[in-house]
Amino acid sequence: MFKALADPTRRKILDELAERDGQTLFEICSRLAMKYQLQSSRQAISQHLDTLAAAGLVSSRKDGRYKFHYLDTTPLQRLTERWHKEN
Amino acid sequence: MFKALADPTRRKILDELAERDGQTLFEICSRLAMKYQLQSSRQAISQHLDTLAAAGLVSSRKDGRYKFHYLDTTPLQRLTERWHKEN
DNA sequence: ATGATAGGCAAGCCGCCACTTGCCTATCAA
DNA sequence: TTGATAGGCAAGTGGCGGCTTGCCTATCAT
Repeated sequence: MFKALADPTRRKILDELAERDGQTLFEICSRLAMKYQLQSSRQAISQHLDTLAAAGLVSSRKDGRYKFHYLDTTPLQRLTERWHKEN
Repeated sequence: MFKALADPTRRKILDELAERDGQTLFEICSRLAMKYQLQSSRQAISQHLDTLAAAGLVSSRKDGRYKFHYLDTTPLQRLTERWHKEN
């Protein structure tokens, strides 16, 4: 999961899903292009979504020809607890 | 900072400093070798510490020929707040 | 003074990762 | 049914990151 968070484009995808959950691949692509002027290809974003899904940060639901992506922040909870100082 | 957390060896270094703060480079090397059987060279750990310092996760204090390294978890606080769901 | 200890600097190698490219399948509207 | 839309699969490429290698400086003990 740490490696999933290491890429700035993937973090922007999480930002986008945090702002508006349940977007499709094309929605994410166009909104990233709008906001951040990054012209990442559809395949690039798709692969990023695969990585985020493998990390458990994004889940998806398929409906017809659309596939909606949802943010899941529960893996981030454990992240904070790891290096807490005991003092 | 995310890239600093992406490497498993660097995360083990943070684990080590969380358990015993203020270690020198050689202490970290030997203890990592002990616990995790990873025979990373001194230079490798040194470069990892540089990365962690650049991310603001580790600070250091020099005293004589020793250089002590300290964990700083404050950058991790902001990490959690980023993708909280507002519902 | 000399060796041992603790660490730094810089160049080179290599594998992985992000991205592209090309083509394919599936669903929906006309 | 045909074209457009939404997405998937897989191979190839280039650059960056982790690590090594070699050599150097600084501090301390004897």
